[in-house]
Amino acid sequence: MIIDRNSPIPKYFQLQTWLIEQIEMGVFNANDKIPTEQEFKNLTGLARATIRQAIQNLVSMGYLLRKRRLGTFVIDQRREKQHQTNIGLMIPDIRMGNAPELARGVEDEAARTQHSLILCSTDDLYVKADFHANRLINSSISGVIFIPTAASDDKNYQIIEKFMRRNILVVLADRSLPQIDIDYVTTDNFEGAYRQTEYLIKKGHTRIGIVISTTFNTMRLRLEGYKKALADYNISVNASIIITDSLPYSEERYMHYVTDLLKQRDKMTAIFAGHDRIALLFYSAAKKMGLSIPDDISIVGYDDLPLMTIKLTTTHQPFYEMGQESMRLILRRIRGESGSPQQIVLKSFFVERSSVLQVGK
Amino acid sequence: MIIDRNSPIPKYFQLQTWLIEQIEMGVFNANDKIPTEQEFKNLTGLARATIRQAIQNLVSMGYLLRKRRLGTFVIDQRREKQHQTNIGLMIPDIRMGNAPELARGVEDEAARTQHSLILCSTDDLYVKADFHANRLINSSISGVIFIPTAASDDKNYQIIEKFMRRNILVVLADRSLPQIDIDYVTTDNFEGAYRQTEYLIKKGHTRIGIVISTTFNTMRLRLEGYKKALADYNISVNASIIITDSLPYSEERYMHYVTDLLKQRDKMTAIFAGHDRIALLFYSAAKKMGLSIPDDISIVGYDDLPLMTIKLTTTHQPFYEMGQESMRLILRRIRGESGSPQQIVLKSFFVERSSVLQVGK
DNA sequence: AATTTTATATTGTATAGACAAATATACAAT
DNA sequence: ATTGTATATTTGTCTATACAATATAAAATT
Repeated sequence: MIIDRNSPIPKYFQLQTWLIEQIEMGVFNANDKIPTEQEFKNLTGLARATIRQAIQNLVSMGYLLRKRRLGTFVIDQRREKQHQTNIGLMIPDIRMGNAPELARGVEDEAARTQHSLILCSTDDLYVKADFHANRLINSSISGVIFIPTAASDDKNYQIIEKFMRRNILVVLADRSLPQIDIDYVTTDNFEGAYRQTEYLIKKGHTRIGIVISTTFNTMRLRLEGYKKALADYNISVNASIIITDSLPYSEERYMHYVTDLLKQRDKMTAIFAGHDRIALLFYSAAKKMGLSIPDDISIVGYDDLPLMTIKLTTTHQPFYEMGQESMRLILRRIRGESGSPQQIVLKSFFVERSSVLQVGK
Repeated sequence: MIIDRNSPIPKYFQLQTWLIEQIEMGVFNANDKIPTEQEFKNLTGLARATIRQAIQNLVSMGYLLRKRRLGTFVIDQRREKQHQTNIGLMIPDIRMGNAPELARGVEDEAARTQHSLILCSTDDLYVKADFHANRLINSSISGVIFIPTAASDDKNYQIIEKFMRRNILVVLADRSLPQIDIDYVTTDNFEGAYRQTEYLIKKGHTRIGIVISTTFNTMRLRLEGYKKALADYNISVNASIIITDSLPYSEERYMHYVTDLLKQRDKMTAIFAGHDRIALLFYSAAKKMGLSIPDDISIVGYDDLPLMTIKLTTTHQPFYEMGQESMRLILRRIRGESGSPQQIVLKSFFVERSSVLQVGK
């Protein structure tokens, strides 16, 4: 029985709740015709006005659509969801590195499909990410592109779950997380680093230092690529010229590493800088120490920041495309494409400029 | 009489329309109590259920609030608007120059007050700005921070009017427009350029070239500042070393200007580059021509892009603060602060590095 | 002075019934 | 083949009535 006549809960409300349940449980599906008022009258014994009250409420709540003479129909909620046109982008800092490239990729792809991009900078902090997540949830977004913060994996999972519990689609960009099966888009950091190290080896370098952070798996993969290339060419790894750091990047700290490494430059002929900003520190430090790049030491970077005046050999990561692909992935999910989580790995490409010297031969 | 009993328009609908009119005309103001159902019954002669139907509709439309025993009240629409928490930012390109700084300033200020920032890149084109404007209007924003495009003033007015017609607040940032009295935030481009030119003069330079675009009034003001400084120090202006261009910036075209000017370097000892990107072109071109900065020629830029390795003397514009101030201005307007349009001019500051040589003496 | 009760105004819930409007369908007329 | 007409069905509009729930204010009680 639908209606409990002894309950203190209003009858129209009982009927209304029952109807929502049926719709959400899929008993009444999208576009199904629900019983007519007369049928409900026979079914529940309520007055027609009471039944109308319940149905009217659901109409103004967006569950139902009434058509004269034809009946009352369930509205396709999924289709309605498509009309939510906001997408969140949670990025460490829009001012940092290639963040603007990525944001623009997302934005262009979003605009093409009439979606708006809400920008949130997390500063790589869990608290800020959580704060923004709550705000985004309130402004009813249909999906979010999330670049995990520098906080623990657990904290990042918490953020992701918060969205998922509310049926907000999540795509990770750039950085992925272990032990979570979710859509993500990244670049081939391992391959890129391998290719770049191989290039140094082919240029005659065998003693190659590296300075890299291990905060994110993207960075760890670069380190792995570097090690694998050395191993494949039977070059033994010298732990004293591998400098890693698990803390978030800071210019001062890395300036120390860079200077230290340059002081031991008899140990090596080339250096793999974990990213272009570290490479730039090498340029600054080298200048101070009266060294020339590439004559005294060869440097490669990673990221391909737009540096204009410095001819740094590096690997270009397609951040604009990463933004595009992330957005496209979300759009496919919004359109209802199901299937197991997708991992999209974009090709980066090596950019040879003039920061590496041919040695030997 | 409120209700026309002979009209084919439903009576509940007549009452409903009448009520909306009264509210919008201010007969019933925010928080006013409207007549009770009983009073309406006496007033209109309709059945209570009919009156209820009209009122109920207005409740679900967000006009009215009912309180048991107390009556029915008009909802404060302005207050409701405050709960619209989206702000648009229409910027030429998030990847360009200091756009990320500005965006972050807006974002931080927005987040503090629980507002979300919707990012729109216009590429300085009217069509894209119009496209985004339409989208923003649909996603019901309460305000927009607009950086006028490179299109004609008229076209920019059209965009602004589109927002204003819909009671969406508009604040211009960085660039202002002539003949329109509207809130805007900018920096002291005239003063900044004057200060910088004065610095060159005090360093002993009298023959000072300039390469600058005249697309935006910010740039024109810099040109004015430069001219005023020369005039104040009784230095006659040499038109052949003033290169202006009214088209949007393009690297190739400006590379030509830069190279041309360097070829005539016997005519001058210093150059004012309209912005840092132009200054960088001077570095590139000088390198190619075997010239050294500042030994062969002194350069000053404008903007203070984060260049890391190049020690360019320039003027720093507080873009982050510009974003903050723009957002604060919108917030004050949202909160209902009226009064004539405000023009906020932020102080920029001169940054002396080492791209200028002392000459003479 | 503080607390409890009571009265009362107002919206909330519910029923019963009547007629109107719209529209899909079938059928008839042209 | 098109147009018009009738019919049944379903939602839409409207009236009349009754009692419930609730919050305020006034009154009564402690």
